[in-house]
Amino acid sequence: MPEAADGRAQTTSRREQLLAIAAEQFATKGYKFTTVRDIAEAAGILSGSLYHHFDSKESMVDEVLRTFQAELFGRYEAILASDADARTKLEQAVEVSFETIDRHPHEVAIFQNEAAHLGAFERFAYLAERNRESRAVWITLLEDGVRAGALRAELDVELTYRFIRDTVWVAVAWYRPGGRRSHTEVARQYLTILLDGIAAREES
Amino acid sequence: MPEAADGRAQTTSRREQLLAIAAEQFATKGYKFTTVRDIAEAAGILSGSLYHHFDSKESMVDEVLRTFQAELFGRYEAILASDADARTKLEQAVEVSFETIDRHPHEVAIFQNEAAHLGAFERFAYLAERNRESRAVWITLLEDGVRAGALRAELDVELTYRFIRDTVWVAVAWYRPGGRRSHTEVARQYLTILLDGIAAREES
DNA sequence: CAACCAACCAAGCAATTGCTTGGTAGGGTA
DNA sequence: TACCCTACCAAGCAATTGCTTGGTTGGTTG
Repeated sequence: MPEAADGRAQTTSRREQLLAIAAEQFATKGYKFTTVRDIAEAAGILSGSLYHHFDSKESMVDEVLRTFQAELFGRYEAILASDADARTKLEQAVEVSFETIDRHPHEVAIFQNEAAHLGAFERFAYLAERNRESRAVWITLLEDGVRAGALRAELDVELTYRFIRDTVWVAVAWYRPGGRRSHTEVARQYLTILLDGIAAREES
Repeated sequence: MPEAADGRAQTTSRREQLLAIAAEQFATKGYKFTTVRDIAEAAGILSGSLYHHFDSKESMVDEVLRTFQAELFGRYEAILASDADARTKLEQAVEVSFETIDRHPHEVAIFQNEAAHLGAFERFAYLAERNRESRAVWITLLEDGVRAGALRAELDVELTYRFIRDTVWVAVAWYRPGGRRSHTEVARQYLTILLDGIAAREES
C-alpha cells in the first residue's frame, strides 16, 4: 500500500481514483451502458490496463457498492446505539441519508438504479441482506417513535417505512451537491412534510 | 387491422402481445440487460421474427413508453379540467398515479428505471418534455391548494412536488398488483401521511 | 383455385463487448 | 549494477449482441 512521506496512508490510490471514475460512469450512463473502454478512456488509459487493477467490470461495481454500504450502515448503527429520544433518532437517520446523497451521489445512484437487477446474481446477494438491515433500522425507529408517543398510534409502520426510504433515496435523481439547496435544508424541509404534513391546520 | 366477428377491434393484436412481453422483460431485467433473443424466447419465436413486427429493439421501448405516457397524461388533464376543489384534485391525481402503477406496473418501472439514460438520446427527447408537463401539473395543483387555503402557506412548492412525484412513482418497486394492499388503500394511506404527517398531534 | 399476406424460421453477418496475453517504461531499492 | 514492481500499452480473441436476408407455412379472400 502506497504511503506518503509522513507515514499517513495516501488519500487516493490509483485504484481509488479509477473506482471513482467508474462510479461516475455507472451512475450517469448505467452499469450495462458503460463499457470498460468508456471507463478507461475517462481515466486516460487503455481498456486492458484496467485489468491490472481489477479482475472484472463486475468487481468494480461490487467494490463501489460494498464500501458505500459499509459506511452508510456504520452511521445508521451509530444512531441506533445513541441515547437520543425516538424522534431525534428518526430525524438524524433522515439527515444522515441526505448527507450521504450529498457526499456519495454516484454511489447512491448506482445502488438505486442497479440494485434490483444486480441483486439477482449470487455475487450481489449482500444487497438484499443490506436491504433487510435497512428495513430493520427504519422499522425500529418508527416503532420506537410510536411507542414513545412521538408518532401517531394508528400509523401503518410498514407503509411509512417504504415511503420514507423511497423519498429519501430517490432524491439522488434531482439533488445536486453544491446546488441551491443544501442537503441540510432539504432534509429539514422533508422532515417538516413527513412529520407535520402539507395540509393547513384547522383552527380548533 | 384484425377485427373480431362482431366488428370490434380485436383486444390484443400479436403486436400488442409482443409489446407486453417485451415490457415485462425490460421492467424486470432492464432494457440493456434484455436481449432480443430473451424477448423472442419469452414469446415462443425466434429473435429474427421480432423484426417482422418492429424495426428495432429501440422501437419497442419507444412504443411502450409513448402509449403509456399518452394514457397517463390524458388522465391528468381530465383532473385538471374538472371543477372539483383544489384538495380533491390533488387527491385524485395521487389516486390516479397509484392506479396507474396497479394497471401498468411494467411500463411505470421502465419509465422509472430507464428514462434517465434514454432521455439522452434524441429519439427519446419527448421523455424530458413529458417530465416538464408532469411538473406543470403538480405545481399547478399545489399552488391552487395553497391559494385555496387547503395547504400550508409556507410550503416549498418545488420541493413538495419532487417529494410527491418521487414517492408516488417509486412505489412501483414494491407494490404488487393483487397483493395484500389494494392501490386504493395505498393511495389513501399515502395521502394521510402527505397531508397530515406522521407526528402525533399535540393536545392544544 | 389462385393470389395474397401475416407470421414465422434458419442461417449468419458485422459490430461491440469483456477480457487475455506478452511485453515495456520508469522509479525505487539492495 | 542488478533487480523488482507498479502502471501501463498493443494487439487481438471469443462470445454476445442487434439485426438482415431469403425462404416457408397456413389461413383468408376475391
